[in-house]
Order: sequence, then C-alpha cells, then structure tokens
Amino acid sequence: MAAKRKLAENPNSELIDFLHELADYEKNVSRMIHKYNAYRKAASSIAKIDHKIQSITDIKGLEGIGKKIAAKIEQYLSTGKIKKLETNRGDETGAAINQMTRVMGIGPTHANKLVHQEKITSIDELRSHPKRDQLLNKTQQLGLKYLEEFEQKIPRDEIKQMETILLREITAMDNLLRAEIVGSYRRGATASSDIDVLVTHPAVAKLPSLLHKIVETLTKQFHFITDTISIGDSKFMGVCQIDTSKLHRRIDIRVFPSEQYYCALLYFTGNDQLNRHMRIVAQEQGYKLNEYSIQKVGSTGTLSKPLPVTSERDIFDYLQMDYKEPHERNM
DNA sequence: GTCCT
DNA sequence: GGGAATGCGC
DNA sequence: AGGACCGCGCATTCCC
Repeated sequence: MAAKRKLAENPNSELIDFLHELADYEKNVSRMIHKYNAYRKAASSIAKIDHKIQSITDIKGLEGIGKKIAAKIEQYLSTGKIKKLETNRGDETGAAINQMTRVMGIGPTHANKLVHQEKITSIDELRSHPKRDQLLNKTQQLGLKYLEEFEQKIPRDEIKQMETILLREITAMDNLLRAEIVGSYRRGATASSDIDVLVTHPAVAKLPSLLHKIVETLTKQFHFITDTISIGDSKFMGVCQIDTSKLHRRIDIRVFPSEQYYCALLYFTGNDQLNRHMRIVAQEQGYKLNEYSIQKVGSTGTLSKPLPVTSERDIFDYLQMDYKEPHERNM
C-alpha cells in the first residue's frame, strides 16, 4: 500500500488557533466584526511562515500584525499564554454566546439575545428549551438540527459523486443548462466546508422560475436536496445529502445570465485573496471588477457597459495578468 | 486591531 | 399591507 | 486623529 503521508501540520498552529479564538470573541461577543477580520488577517500571515516562530523578530513587519498583536505574540512566546485570551475564556457568558453562534443562522445579535434574555448557556439547553420553536426562525432550526453534521468537512470524493449526479440531472432538465461546482473544490481542495454550484442558461432572463424548477426536481425527484434555507430567482441556499447513509451538507446554487457567468465563475472560485488582488489590479488599470462584470472606469468615474467576457481567461487578459488555473488560485 | 490618509 | 431596516451568510 | 475594512440576496422584523 502506498504510504499516505499526513500533511505536516503548520508549525505555528497553536498560535494561529489562539488568534482565531481571539477573533471569534470579537465577532460574536464584542460584535466587532472588523477586529475579527484583523485577527484573521494576522493569523493568515502567520500561517504562511513555514518554520516555527522563535522570536518576535520573525513576525515583526508581517502584514496585518501591529503593536497589539505583536505584544500578544511576545506574551505567547515567553509564557505560552495570552492574558486577553485567558480573560475571555473566564467569561462564561461570552463562552455561551460563542457556543450559540455555532448554529447556522444564529449570529452575534441573536446569540447575545439568547444568552442575556433567555439565559441559555449551552447548545444542549437550547435543544431542550420548551420555547425552542418560538426562539428560533426556520434557518436557525435547521442549523440546530444539523449542527454536528455541518461542522464536518466534505471529502473531495463525495463532492465528486455529487457533481456527477448534479450535472447529469441539470442537463437532463434542459440541455442548454450549464453547471459547475466552484469554491475550494474547483481549486482542488481535498475537502470543503460546503458545495457551491453555479448555473447558467442563455435565456435565464426569460426564465425567472428556472432556479425553482431545478430545486424542485432535485428535491422531489431525486431527494438530493433535503431542505431549503432560502430561495429567490438567483440564489438558493439549502441542504443536500447524496444518500441516506451520508451526512447532510450545505449547498448553494446560483444562477447567472451567460454574459455574467465567467465573472461569477472567477469570483466564486476565489480564493478571497486572489479576488481582492484582482480587484485592486483592476482599479489600477482603470477597471471595476466584481462577480457580475468588468467595466471600464471613465475619468469622471463613469462606468462603461460591461466588457464582453466569454471565458475566465478574458478577464485575466483585460488585466494583463497571467492566467491562473483554478488549482493555482490558492494564495 | 491595523492600515492609510 | 408594504416599504425600510436589520441580521445573516457568503 | 479618524475613517475604511465587499457588498449583495434572501428572510425576518420593524415601523408607518
């Protein structure tokens, strides 16, 4: 049997976990989303270092690391702990709020409400609460039902099987339909947190019920989709299961008109960092790029009509960037 | 919390 | 009832 | 010192 080498864990994973924990507290408990992002950014900078950080000089000047976080890392290096984190951990109310946000649909606002007003302190208490159904909306009830399943990563192989079914059934409905699974799966990841599907049809503007039909078929005929979280004309969010022996998974399906398809494909394939990078390059070159289109920006800030795009490569070309294959987009 | 102006 | 604002996820 | 940090689709709640 071929030796399956476990991917070496990041040498600084403990520090990265600490920063993520600080980030979560800021987002969920303090409701400071920008601090959350700041901690995440610092953590991702550190994740790029391939050796164990020995001293503060190893990280000084790293992107996203300023005085406060540098000081915390120094604390961690000399004492193995971070005071602020210990304090956060001692905050039982905060811990309860953090727990509540594990449920899809329960964000910082609702989590705070559940803990402060309803005095709920754990997921178990939420599950057994007599007024559970009044306390939670539809999305949150599904989130609670599938909490443990949604926290499991989806192996690439399982997504591959889903892809086979999805593409077959979608094209069977209408052979002008084209669909692709995007996200980290398209970038080659060995496991993903959800399934993100892009769909296009040359006449989508005339088919406002297209998405509803796709979803209905996948639900009623194939029992692939098990629950709907939300659905409109362009975006479906829901739950699917490849067969009853497998876990329930989060799935999103988005429909775009063909002239927007490749901008959407690029955007939803990501990763985030590449998207940001390309948006900035676009700005520098006098373009505006988003998930719908690429437009020329006039001197007065006026936007041109969306430029013609018939492939992802076209977008790289406009920006005079070298084309990157999906698997090369993990920045 | 960090970066930029 | 229905438009506006908010929460959430991505 | 002080503002930006993506912004948009959908569901729900708020408010007239």
